Amino acid sequence: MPAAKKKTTTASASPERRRELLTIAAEVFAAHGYNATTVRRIADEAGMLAGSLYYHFDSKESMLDEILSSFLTELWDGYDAVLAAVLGPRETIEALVTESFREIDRHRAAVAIYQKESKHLAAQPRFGYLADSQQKFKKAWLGTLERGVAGGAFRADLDIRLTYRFVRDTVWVAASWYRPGGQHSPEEIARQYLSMVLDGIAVRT
Amino acid sequence: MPAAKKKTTTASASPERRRELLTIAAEVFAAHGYNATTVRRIADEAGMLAGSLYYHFDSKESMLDEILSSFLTELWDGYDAVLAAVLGPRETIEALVTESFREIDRHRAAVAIYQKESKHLAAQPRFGYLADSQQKFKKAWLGTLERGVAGGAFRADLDIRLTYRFVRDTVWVAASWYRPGGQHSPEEIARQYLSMVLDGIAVRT
Amino acid sequence: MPAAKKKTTTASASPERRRELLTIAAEVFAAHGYNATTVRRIADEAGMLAGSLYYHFDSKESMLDEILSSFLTELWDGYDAVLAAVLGPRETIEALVTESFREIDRHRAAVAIYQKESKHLAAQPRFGYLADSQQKFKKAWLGTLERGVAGGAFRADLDIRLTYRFVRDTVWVAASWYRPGGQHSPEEIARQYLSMVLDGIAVRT
Amino acid sequence: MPAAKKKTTTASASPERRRELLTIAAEVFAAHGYNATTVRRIADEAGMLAGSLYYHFDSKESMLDEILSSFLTELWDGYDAVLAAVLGPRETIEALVTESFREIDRHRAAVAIYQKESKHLAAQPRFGYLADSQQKFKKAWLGTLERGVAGGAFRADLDIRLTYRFVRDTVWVAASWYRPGGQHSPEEIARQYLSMVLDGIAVRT
DNA sequence: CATGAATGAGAGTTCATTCAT
DNA sequence: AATGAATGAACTCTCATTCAT
Repeated sequence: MPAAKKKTTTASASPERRRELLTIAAEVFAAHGYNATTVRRIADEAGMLAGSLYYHFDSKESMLDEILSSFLTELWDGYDAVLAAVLGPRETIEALVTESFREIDRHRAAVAIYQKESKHLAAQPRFGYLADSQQKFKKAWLGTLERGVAGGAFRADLDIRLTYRFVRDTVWVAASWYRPGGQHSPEEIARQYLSMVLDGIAVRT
Repeated sequence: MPAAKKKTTTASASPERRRELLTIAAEVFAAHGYNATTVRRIADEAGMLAGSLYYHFDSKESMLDEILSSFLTELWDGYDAVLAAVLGPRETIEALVTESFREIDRHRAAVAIYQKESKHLAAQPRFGYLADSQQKFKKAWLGTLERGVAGGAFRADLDIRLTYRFVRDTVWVAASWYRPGGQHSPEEIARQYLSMVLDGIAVRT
Repeated sequence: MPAAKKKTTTASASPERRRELLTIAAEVFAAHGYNATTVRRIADEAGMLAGSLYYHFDSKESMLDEILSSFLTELWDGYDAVLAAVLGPRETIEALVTESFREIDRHRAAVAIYQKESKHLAAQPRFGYLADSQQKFKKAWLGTLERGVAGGAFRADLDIRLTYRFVRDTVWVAASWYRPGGQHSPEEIARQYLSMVLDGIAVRT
Repeated sequence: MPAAKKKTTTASASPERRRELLTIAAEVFAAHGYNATTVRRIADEAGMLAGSLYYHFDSKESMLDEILSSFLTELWDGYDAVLAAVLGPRETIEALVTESFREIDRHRAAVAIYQKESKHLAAQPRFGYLADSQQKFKKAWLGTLERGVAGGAFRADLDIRLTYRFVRDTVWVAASWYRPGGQHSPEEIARQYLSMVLDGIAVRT
């Protein structure tokens, strides 16, 4: 008997099928929005009946939960590695942005869902970890930006909170148009994005 | 005059009350998402019963329609004025961005709704004008960026389509956190945003 | 203070306007059915707003009531005159049928409504007079048919109740296709109908 | 076989249950009228909740549709057989009438619904087949009557269109009072009806 | 007399969820 | 593992009716 007191009802069976179903669900959630997605639609896409999903999952919400939490877990694995390396501020930003685009590449659907739904989900206790993550995220970025300003790497005349918001949003919004397997690799997109954010789009005079 | 007057599609009634109700509806749509918003909730917020809304509007969807279309109408009034002035590429970008933040200031809720819902709404015939607008929008921005690159105002080493997407998204995503009456005026936010996008956040070496 | 304890609220004003409105209402009821007819529709047709009808009438139901009861009153004026004349059975049938088609000519809409709705209305206490009328109607017709059979005017080999039903229904169903001012006068239709019912459509051999 | 199977428009499920539910629905529609019948009422009668009906049917309207169309299909099976036999005019009329009463016996509720609702339903595209059927019906009857007049079987002094209407209506109106399992078999009713229509109710002089 | 705005009950419908098989 | 059938709550919308103006 493991430590977790989760219902073992749904925990059974091949984790592979779960993965498949979650991938399908994530895709549909991303395409149509969580609320607008019916459980029937997911089941259709998976070639089963709506009720059958409940053999695998407790509820529609728990699918969403699993999609988002496993995405965030992976994301923070990457971020924590970057932050633990204690690079210079510019290099940290570069590494975080690159990591982010890699994550978008891997979890496009989850990121798109996160983008659209996290705001109102964060209020629910079940999704408290979304707020926690955002907090941690903010701390990491703001800290790095501050270090950069203090060290003379970043401009001091910009409002640091505005800068944070702009940088944060542009990175993640990319999930709404990014298509894996397209022309640009995530690293290439990161490079271009960083070039723009760090050095601007105007020609230097 | 016994001639029958056709239904004006509930367009009658005092336009002031309509405005009030639409403002309330937009706020609720923006806060919770269109789908997750019940007509009852809007009515509650307006101090009336759900059914009473149907004296003023045909449907929940027509409220959304009116919110989005009147926002876009105003937006394009501003944009068209800027584009008609035929400024230099950098000045055009500056004017468009400033205009956009002003619009966010005036129609925060509508912009937030647009941000979240336009993608899947654009598929419906009724909301075809969303796709049209996006098309026009893209043309204006891409054209200006191309002019800027050709004229030496903007860097030629950046992928112009990626640049367009980044610029476009960051501007509008601001609607998700912007609060009118806050510390920064829309013009101030535009200034900072432009400074960042045009000249970068890194200190020039 | 008169004997009736009716609300005098709606009893006011020009009876002519009431007539007009009732004529309109009857037409719409007949065309679309009582249940499917909205009070708004009637008001539209009358060039006023739905609420305004309630100055003239207590309720939608009371319009229906007035339409049906005033039709039945007129109908029985005619029938009672015929029955009081104590004609022979064949002549009585002829007179009743002719009277009926005249009534259809005068009150087409009311008859059509009666045809469609009387069956389930008769169960409601308010419309008890519909059942009463039907009873009286049945008695008059069955009595005449019996007299005719006894006296040798009508065939004895037919089931008298079936005959009654057929005769009754065919007369009134005419209201569903009859258009006043058409090719045939009510008297002409009555003549043809009687010829058919009394003598059959087959050529005598 | 991973190929997606399109919605069969709820046409799945055991056809038996569908039949049962449609029989119940038809009964309630016939008794109270389509509009006045609530989906909840049908569900009650079927011992289930209103929402559960939607597992079997798309909508209230589609129940009506199925009731009427399957009735008409059967009806025309019978009629077409009669017409294909190319009998004499009198015999054709006799066969059509008999067939009609048999159909009333089998589908009393459907016929009653048809009688009450077909007129305004026929205007809707979905129920266009009602108008088609009526057209075919009219052609068959009028043609037979004309043949009969030409061949000397039917009286030439009657207006053939009026005759058609009378005959048509009386047959079908029977559905409003007919109770299966009563004193008279459909064939007996047909016989009496034909005797009346063909030879009249008056004694021959 | 009529309007404009609202009420409130109830309608048809949707959908996450359950559960015996 | 999955199906088929049902539940029950909630939703959007309709409509007869009311009433202050």
